[in-house]
Amino acid sequence: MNRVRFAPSPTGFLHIGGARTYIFNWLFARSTGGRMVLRIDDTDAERSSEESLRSIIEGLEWLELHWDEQRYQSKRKRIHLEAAEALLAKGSAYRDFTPESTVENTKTQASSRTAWLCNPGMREISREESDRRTSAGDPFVLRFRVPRERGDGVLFKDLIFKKQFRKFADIEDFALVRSNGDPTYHLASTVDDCDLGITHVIRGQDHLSNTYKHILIFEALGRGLPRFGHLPLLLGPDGSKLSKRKHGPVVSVTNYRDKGFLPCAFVNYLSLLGWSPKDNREVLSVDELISFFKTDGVLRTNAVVQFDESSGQKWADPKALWLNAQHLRSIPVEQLLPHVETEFKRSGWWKPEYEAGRRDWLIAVVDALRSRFTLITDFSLRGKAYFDDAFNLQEKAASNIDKEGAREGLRELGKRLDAVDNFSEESVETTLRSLAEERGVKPGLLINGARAALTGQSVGPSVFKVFTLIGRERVLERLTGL
RNA sequence: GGCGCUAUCGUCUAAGGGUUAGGACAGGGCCCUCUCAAGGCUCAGAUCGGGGUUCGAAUCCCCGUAGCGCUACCA
Repeated sequence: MNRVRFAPSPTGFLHIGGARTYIFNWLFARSTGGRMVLRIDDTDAERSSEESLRSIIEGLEWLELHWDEQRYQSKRKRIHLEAAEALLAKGSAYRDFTPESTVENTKTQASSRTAWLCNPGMREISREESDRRTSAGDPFVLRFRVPRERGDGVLFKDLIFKKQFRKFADIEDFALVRSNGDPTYHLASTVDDCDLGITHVIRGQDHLSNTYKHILIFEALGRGLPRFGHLPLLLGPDGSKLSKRKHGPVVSVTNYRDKGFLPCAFVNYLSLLGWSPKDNREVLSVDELISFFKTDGVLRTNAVVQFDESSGQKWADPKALWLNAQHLRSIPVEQLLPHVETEFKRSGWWKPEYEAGRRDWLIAVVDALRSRFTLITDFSLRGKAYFDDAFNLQEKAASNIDKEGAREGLRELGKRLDAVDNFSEESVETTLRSLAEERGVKPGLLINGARAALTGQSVGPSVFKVFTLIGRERVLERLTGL
């Protein structure tokens, strides 16, 4: 059975690049009957925080794509260090006693003519001397001994980037254990992938060149290799890798939740970055994504997430917004309702009777409104008149009531509707149209005026629908009170 | 600097030797209409540059260029 993992490090909020990696892993797992492991890569104690961890879990939970197992890398330190011991014993790793202060020099060296491969003299230290210096308390970093004497290199076939090869001569002796005794990412990640039985490592392309190192560790450990698949990166509108610091809250997953995105729409949007079902379909449910997803359909080119922070209208990619609107109007209302409920509880509009007695009414209102909304928050922002008598009359709407003959006509309409036995879309329309004819005005005058009087807005659903949604009693109040 | 990866409309993408280079978002216009959306129709808009290979190249090869990644005792 396939086992995949998503391994965020809790050193920041979950950003959309991470979410996309999670989604692709999840889609792969679900489409192949595999399992999804969430592994928290918290080996960097100084930079990891509880708050980041919470935010990541929160973001992932919101996606509604659930994982099957959860692990913490920090709890597995012993296993990592045992592996390090084994590598040292085998001669696949060696202790490097170069003082940490020279790290800066190493970095500047890296930008000079030749690439840095190892610190001078350290590979050659005998095991006896190495042990002696260790017992004497000399600090060291444990490095992998890249078998450069073998001459060839590491070859693997990436699920997405296909054949990849790198000469040993181009791989530096990377660190496995820091001088403070903590395993590095390379060691911990690889050992965990072995130990947790991960069969497919699907991650960002920024790890493509790390993969050679990981394969070296797998082989030195005598373990079988998982398959690797590297995803193209997500870039900001300026072409640089997406980052919170540079691009702001638009990269944070919880931001999309808070602004009113539907998880299924967000997942749909992200899945279309670097992948497509190749048949021109764009609006896809999670089930459809599962059935169409294949790693060999994934592109190798980075995708730009389009947004303009300076414009309030374009805080997110317009296509993401469009997809959300599409999902908003096409998913079953029952599926939409919980999100509206969450939104109303947040805005304080939720009433207990929506649970049962007024549930059908709520469904009818939501259904009538949703085709002209983009985000779930629009229900609070633009739907007030349906749920509360204290709504504002917009300027444009007010002008529709102030039009010549409108106010009187609407009051009269109120009186006539009071006398109507059967209050329905049809009866209201008949009454309104005949009244307009009698008074010699265009029906539009009363129609637009009624919308304004009933909803406070100049835009909205079909006005006759609005009459029945608002209900006879409140309609009469709002018309006669003009 | 070294080592890689990538390159189709503004953006997301389709076309993996033969198409008027297709679709979607965004933009323009028209239709529908009680408003606003939705929907329908429509316009504009791309193969990074240069060389090969081939009867034929967006597609294969090479060279440039650009972008990105890695080059940490970060992940």
